[in-house]
Order: sequence, then structure tokens, then C-alpha cells
Amino acid sequence: MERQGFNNKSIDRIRSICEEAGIKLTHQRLEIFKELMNATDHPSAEDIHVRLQKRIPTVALDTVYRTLATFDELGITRKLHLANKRNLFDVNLTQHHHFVCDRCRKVEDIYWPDFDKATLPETVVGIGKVRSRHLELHGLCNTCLEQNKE
Amino acid sequence: MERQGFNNKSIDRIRSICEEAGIKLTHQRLEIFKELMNATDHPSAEDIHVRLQKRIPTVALDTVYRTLATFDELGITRKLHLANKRNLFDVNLTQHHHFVCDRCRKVEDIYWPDFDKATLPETVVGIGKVRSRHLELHGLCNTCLEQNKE
DNA sequence: GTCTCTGCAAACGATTTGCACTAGT
DNA sequence: ACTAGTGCAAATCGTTTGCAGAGAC
Repeated sequence: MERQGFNNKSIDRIRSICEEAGIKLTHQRLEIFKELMNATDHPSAEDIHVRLQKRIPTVALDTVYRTLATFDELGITRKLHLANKRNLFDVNLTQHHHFVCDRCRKVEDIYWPDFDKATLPETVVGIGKVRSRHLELHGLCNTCLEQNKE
Repeated sequence: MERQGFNNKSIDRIRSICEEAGIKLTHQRLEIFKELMNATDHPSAEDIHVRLQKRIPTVALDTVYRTLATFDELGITRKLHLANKRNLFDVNLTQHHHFVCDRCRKVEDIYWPDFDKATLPETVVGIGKVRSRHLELHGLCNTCLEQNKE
């Protein structure tokens, strides 16, 4: 369940993914990938761009957008459409869900394997074929709960 | 589970909600509320605006936005932040979840009371206090599955 | 050299905001 | 008359796109 950060295994993975998809593993793509792997939060495209600029000052924001879109298609990242305005990105591909603090907007990963295995209600069959399930819990994180007491 | 549509009980409800919140139940607000109650789908602000124009040709789109934001604060509607770009609105306040077709973007309501009652994993307690849970199922609706066969 | 990828700037689309007018109490 | 609510238009903000140059094989 632990985030691994960026390592040699990661570089092999992104290399083979790109090769398989028939796209180049460019400097920018690699660096964006690294940034994602090292992120412990759920960064937005702009977050990634800002963090990246320390190392590659010339990188453009739209390159980040394009790369993240590519990563999304390749299944490297998952786009999160939460109650914020901006989309967030998640590299954690093990099946998991999210807790969103309605006050500070912080997003935390939730693991709930029992739920992942739970049989969906029968009515769903009448609607379509489910490929993924994503649970979004809303509430207040402990930090915000503390602050509310003050 | 059935959508009720707009009726006298609804008008009493919106009237008392507005009174309690100390805001006026204006013509526009009432009509937007009616439109929401009669909607069987999950309309966007623009959808509401278009539908409304048949009855109130002068209503402005931003009034719809403002009213929907107000309704959201008052708990009359729930904003849906799905993988579409535009936010959708949902008047159905009985606890329910959503199935989103990744192809046609259609949104269907899912009821799963057993899940609503299920105890959340313990790790969540360490993160914060959960006030609501929303499950988003993704996949292909039966209509799109049919079309894919062709 | 070809062809993808990138950077730049402009475009875009949903939503928000400032302001003056309107309408209900 | 006072004040919330509205319509209009302009602004905003995240994201996308067209195009020409850059870089990889």
C-alpha cells in the first residue's frame, strides 16, 4: 500500500509502457512521470508544472496537460474529478478510494478491499457493464475537526 | 425510489426551506426548482436554462448558476462532479449513487442500501469524520454495449 | 529527412463577478 | 424607500488547440 517513489523499477515500467504504446519516452515525459511517482499527494496539472520548473525551467504548462492526458490514456494515472475546480491526478494504481475534506480540500487514499470484492446490486446489471468502482467519502479531516473546536 | 416530479408538497417544501434560510422564494427560484423536480435526468446549469426559456424567456444563465449554487448550499440539490466538464445537478436526495457510461456519458442512479449501511474500514477513523459517501461506477451502459457489437 | 513532440500564444467553454436596474415587502 | 435578487456583459480560470520550430531516430 506504500507509495514507492521513483526508482529504477519505475523507469523500466514507464519505458516499456511507452514502447508498447509506440510513443517516445521524452525528457519531459520522464520528468513528469518522476514528479508523479514522488508525489505523495494528488497534484493538479499546475502543481506538477510548478514543481517541474525547478528542474526544467522551460517546460510549458500545456505539455504537462498533454502528458497527463497521455498518461491517463495509457493507464499510468487516474484523473480525479472531485468537487474542486481543477482535476487532480493520482498515480496510485492499486485499487483504492478517496476521502475528501470538505473544508481544506485535502484528498486521502482509502483502501477497502472488502468493498472492492462486494457484489454490486442486481439492478446495476439492467443498466450496463461496470468496469470500475470509485468511492468518494466526504467529511472533515481530523486537522479541520481540531480547528473547528477552537 | 421513484422521482415524484413537481407537486403541491414540493412547493410547500421549497417555500419553507427559503423561509428558514431567510431568502426570498422568487419567481425564478421557484421555476428552477420546478424544472429540477420534473427532470428525470441529471441536468447541467445550461440544460436547466434552455428548458426554462420556454416558460421564462428573459431568465439569464447566470441566475440559473446562482440559484443552483444557493440550492446546493441549502441542501436542495447535490452537485455532481463527474468526468464530464460541466457540473451536473441532482435533486434526488434519497441516498443513492451513480453509474456513468464512459462512452455516452449518461448518468444513472444506483440504489444500494446494504452498502450505505456498511461499516467503513477502521483506517478512515484516523483520517477524519465521514459525513457522506458517494459511489461512482464507471463502465458501458447496455445501449452502448449493443452499439459496440455492430 | 521524417515525424513526433514541444513551446508559445491564442482560443475555448464553463462558471463567476461587478454593476446598475428591478421588484417585492 | 430599502434590500435582496436579477439581467447583462465582461472577466476569470482551467484546459485545449493550431501552428511553427526543435529534437529524436
